[in-house]
Amino acid sequence: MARFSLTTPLYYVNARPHIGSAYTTMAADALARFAALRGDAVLLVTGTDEHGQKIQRTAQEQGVPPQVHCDRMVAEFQALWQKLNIHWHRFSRTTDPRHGVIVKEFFQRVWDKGDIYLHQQQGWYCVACEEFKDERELLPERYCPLHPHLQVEWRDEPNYFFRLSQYQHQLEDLYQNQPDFIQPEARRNEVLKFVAQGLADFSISRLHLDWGFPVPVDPQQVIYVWFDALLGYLTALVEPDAEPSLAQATQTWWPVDVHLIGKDILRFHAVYWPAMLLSAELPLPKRIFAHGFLTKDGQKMSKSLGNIVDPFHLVNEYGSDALRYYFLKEIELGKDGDFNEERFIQTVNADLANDLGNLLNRTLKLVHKYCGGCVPAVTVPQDNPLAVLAEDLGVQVAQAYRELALHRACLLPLSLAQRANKWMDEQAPWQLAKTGEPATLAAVLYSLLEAVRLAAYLLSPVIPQTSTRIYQQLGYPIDFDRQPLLDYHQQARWGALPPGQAVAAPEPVFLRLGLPKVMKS
RNA sequence: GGCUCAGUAGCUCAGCGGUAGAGCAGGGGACUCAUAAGCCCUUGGUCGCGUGUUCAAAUCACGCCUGAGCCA
Repeated sequence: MARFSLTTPLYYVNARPHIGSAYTTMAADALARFAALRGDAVLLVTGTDEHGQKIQRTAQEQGVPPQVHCDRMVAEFQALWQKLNIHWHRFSRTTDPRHGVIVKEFFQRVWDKGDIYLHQQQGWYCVACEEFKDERELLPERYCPLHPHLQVEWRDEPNYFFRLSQYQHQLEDLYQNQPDFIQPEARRNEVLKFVAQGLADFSISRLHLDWGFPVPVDPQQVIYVWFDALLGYLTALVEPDAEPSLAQATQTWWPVDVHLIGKDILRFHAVYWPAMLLSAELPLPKRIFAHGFLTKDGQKMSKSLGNIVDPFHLVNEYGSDALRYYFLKEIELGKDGDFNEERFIQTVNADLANDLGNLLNRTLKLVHKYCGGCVPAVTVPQDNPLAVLAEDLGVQVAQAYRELALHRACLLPLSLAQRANKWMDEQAPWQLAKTGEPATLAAVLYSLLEAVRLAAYLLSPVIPQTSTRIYQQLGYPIDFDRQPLLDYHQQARWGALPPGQAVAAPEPVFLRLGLPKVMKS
């Protein structure tokens, strides 16, 4: 059996989950579900990154110990993932003691390799970035350009450094030999440019901080949050009942097929992380895919603009299928995308309620009226336009998923539903019933049912609840949120619907969304 | 300052040398199986700006402008 493993980032728990994290996680979940649909053994890893000064200070401000703060945030993340119908297999927390074991072993390996050394570092430090900043990139009065409300702090301390510079050529070879290691192309170009300029060693420890794992060779220091966080991907792969070790972690699911990330953390994943793994002599992940950023009504989201989109609010208001569909179909993964509530509602209504849902509804009504509520037993002609369109739809959708082209993976099945609506009007089965052509009528209705079925099946990784309702109305006792137990190669093709199967009474599978009150007026 | 990506109908985008396309939204119509859905027709664009190459440019080259981003 083929294996497919992928990760979302381990989200930083300094705040409640935002729409960007939700976007990544929805995309990852759809990818994982599709792999599972095809029968692969799948492991979807998500989790949280909980160390670092910023967390320590946030907790302090709230007057709670850091661990309590982290536990609270983790509960929020998990609650949101549940609401969004995310099926994760491992939730990796960097404060897990098991993670400490992995970090220690990894550090030791890199240390033994001679890739870690002590060096006095001084400069301006941004606590929010957890990074040293060049004086000239600072705003007036030494505010961080990325965190304009925060002043940087002067630091002069010995830190442990990782010899990133040693790995420049190996990294360049990697990018060269494996052109799809970093995707999309534009992001790859950025990394190539960055690496070509020469790589500086980076510090992997911090002094005067106790929220983190101690440096094994120097307990005065704490391991830098990013070094720690990236290793969380490995810890996640340790079997739950096994003793944590790198050997264990890399036994089954490593290397992962995809690290799905936002473009803001590309450098850590495409440069630092592979270098760390090279140093530790571990295999590299197969692919890093960086998606774009979301805007709200064409504008950057920010607290000062007050236009932050709250994922909890959206999912409570509209449900998970609608959100998943909008974000995955309307925005090309890898490009920036916009959330506009009106466009969201229009899209979802047009596609899911009108084109797909209503197609099932109108067809079922006729099946009950003219075929006794059973899938008609007929032979559909080879040249049936729906059958022709469906011919290699499963293959095309699989290809789209392979490329992480989720928007195409949505568009393809939808186009079948759209063609089916058109064809239904052309055939006018209600007329066929009147003029007495039962064979033709049966073939038309069968084709329509089959078109909805296939579209629903191929869309199920994105809209599992809607697909489940469609399948159940078609007479299948299955739930895409549980093990579907259906053979992909059979279900992803035209003609899987068994003749004679009793169908349910038509019931809207996706209710049209209304505009929120504020927008109606 | 260097580099990357983008700028095409109200919105989201495709086209990437032969005088503009799709979906959604808007307008009209015929139908009736349907979640006032679907179907048909339709309004709508000096293809960011300028110069050049070419018989011919949204499509190539150069310059500029705007936006997003990477680096310094």
